Amino acid sequence: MVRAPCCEKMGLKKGPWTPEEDQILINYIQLYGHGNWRALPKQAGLLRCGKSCRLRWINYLRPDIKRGNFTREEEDTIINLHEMLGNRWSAIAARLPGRTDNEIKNVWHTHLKKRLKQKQQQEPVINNHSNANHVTARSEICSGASTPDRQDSTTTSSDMSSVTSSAANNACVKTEPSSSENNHDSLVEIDENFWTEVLSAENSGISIEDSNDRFSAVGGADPLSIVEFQSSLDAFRPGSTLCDNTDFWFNLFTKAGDFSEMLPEIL
DNA sequence: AAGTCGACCAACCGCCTTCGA
DNA sequence: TTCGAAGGCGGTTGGTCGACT
Repeated sequence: MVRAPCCEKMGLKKGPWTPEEDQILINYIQLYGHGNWRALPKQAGLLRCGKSCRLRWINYLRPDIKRGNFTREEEDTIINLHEMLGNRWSAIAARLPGRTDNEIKNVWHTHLKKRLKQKQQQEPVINNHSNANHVTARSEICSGASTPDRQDSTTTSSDMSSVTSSAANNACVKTEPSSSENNHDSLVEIDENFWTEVLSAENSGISIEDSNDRFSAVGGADPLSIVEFQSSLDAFRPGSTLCDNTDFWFNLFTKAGDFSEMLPEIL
């Protein structure tokens, strides 16, 4: 069964938004919110489809949008997160306040991909022995992930959000300030709240289920796929407080079955 | 001055997931 | 359990603008 288009094309406007349309959308959302995007344009008096309104609001009109060029720190963060997450622009955007997935995607394709390529050409030896090694090891460990982009189509954005939210809702992944070009330090470190939460969850009887290859961790949190879970952990270098509680992680991974080989890598 | 090309970015498209009836 | 509606996401397109010839 072929799905109907998101909006009837008849009579609906496409293309760039005018300032008037923007103002109508802003006024409406400020007054009534955006509970139902589909119904919004009709109620607001806009000749646009709901999707278009949503996109315009999310990417341009939202009050907390940060406009302007990306800082070097933001670009480094994107590069690091992209190495970790692949083309999951919304997951990357979630870690860059005020930036949208669309904007990040654009900046990646226009600037960062080029920059990374140049860097790799300039430093092939260094890359082979530092970051590249790390990436390779990570890719090999992610046995289920065959392609760098969209590692598995079954993984959803909610999975990704659970990377940060399941073990600890306030876990904060951040990049260290890059102090050197050989970016040993550009790998992520984690907010210590993350481990505090994880450890307290363990002490209070964390529930780990490996059915369907998913962990259900810390009551009420979204399930987390093994690959995602591994990805999130693998981003954290040895030396963090993770190492203080190896038994917990060992149990977690051995229960899952497939990850014993990566324990030396993580621990 | 006119034409061409590439960079940039806003917006669209189609697919997937989630949710509720 | 099934199905359709809606939301969300990543890939792609197309218009605009500036640099260059």
